[in-house]
Amino acid sequence: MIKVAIVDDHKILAEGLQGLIAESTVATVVGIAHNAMDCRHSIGFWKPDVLLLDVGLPDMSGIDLCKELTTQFPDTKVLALTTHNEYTVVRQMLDNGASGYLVKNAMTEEVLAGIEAVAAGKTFLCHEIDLLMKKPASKNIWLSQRERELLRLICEGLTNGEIAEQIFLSPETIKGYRKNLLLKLGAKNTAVLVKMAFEQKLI
Amino acid sequence: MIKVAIVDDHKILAEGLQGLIAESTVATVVGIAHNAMDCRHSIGFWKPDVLLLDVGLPDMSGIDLCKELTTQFPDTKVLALTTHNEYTVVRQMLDNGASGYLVKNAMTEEVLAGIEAVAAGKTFLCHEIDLLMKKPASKNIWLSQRERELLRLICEGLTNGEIAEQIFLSPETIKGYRKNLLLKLGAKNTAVLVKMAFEQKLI
DNA sequence: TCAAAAAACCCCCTTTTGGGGGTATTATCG
DNA sequence: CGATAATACCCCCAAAAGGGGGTTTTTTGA
Repeated sequence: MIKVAIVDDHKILAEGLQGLIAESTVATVVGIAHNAMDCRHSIGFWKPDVLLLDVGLPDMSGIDLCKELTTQFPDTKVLALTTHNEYTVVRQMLDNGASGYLVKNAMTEEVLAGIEAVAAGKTFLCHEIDLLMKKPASKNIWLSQRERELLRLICEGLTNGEIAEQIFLSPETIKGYRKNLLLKLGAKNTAVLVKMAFEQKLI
Repeated sequence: MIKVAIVDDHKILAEGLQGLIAESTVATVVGIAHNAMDCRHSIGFWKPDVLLLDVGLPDMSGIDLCKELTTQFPDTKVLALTTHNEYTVVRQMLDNGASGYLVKNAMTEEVLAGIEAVAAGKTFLCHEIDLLMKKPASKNIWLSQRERELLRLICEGLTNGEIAEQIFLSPETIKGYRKNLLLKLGAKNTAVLVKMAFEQKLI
């Protein structure tokens, strides 16, 4: 029997999942947490084989929590369960050690299939995400660390001069990054840049 | 027994809700739809007293669907059930005829309380939303139709000149609206304007 | 180990935005 | 009936962004 723990602040969903898994014969729910802190405190007792992890937790980013947990508890496989179907989010979760990725509007069957797959050491992507990750790289935007940082500061409304001051670079350098971001994302101007940052969760 | 229908594309959540309601003695689930079209086709047969309606449907905005349904089926009370806790979304739902509003991370007890309340003709807001709506008006931003339209076009990356062409107004007028939006939202520049539009779901 | 990507820097010039000041007309609501 | 909000319009000038062209060094992956 696969031991599963659930971390999701949507209590109704967590209860629904628990029922779903309890009815199946492949897995059993050993714990539920509604935020990152509770999860951190309890995971040592639960010792789950699979952790169903939401990305949008109230107290911290599921992306960062995933990295922390897969490092500290390498025996627990993380299966992301989120509403986000953006390339950047999926890639960051997988880079941070997640073994699988489910979107919340996936079929209920996919949840159990995912649990079994990651428990067996495989990686599992639900259908929608599988298609997303297979798209030609040209369509899926990936920014470097620095570019992401610049984009974050641009979204905050800082001018080139202000950004330069804050991160100790020349305003000309910032201008260069800005131009490159416009080019890379195919954005016409700052407004579109910010729009894309939000729509594609680039920041 | 209150007849409840559920419209939500998160199938796991819908199943969880169904179980929750079925276990209670106050209500019974008469139908489930995963998108707006299915809901439209079935609601006439279901004739539910209460419709649990998600705002983020795949095929159309729950805000628009709410208006349509409350006009066509005034006997069915709409209880919004969403992840959004933004003033603009809540206000638009209530303006469009919703009788209540629940956020998805609300306690499961609130779901049943909400169903009973709206079925009895009362309005029901979950705790978090109740607090939000009671905040001083100064903190909750509300834009006029025109301002919302302008903001939408600004987010698309159109310049004042382009917007003027598109909606047949003088570029100077557009400039005036833009300045007013910056003032009204307390935004420093276009980047912040776009950020706020997304964060507060103003568009 | 070698090519690519990332990171940092620079100049010129045009377009767009932002900040300041306004005005007038038409709803709409108490 | 009168205040308030929404809509639409105008000028001046400074600041910032955008478009074009570049260079160098370091890091990293195949």
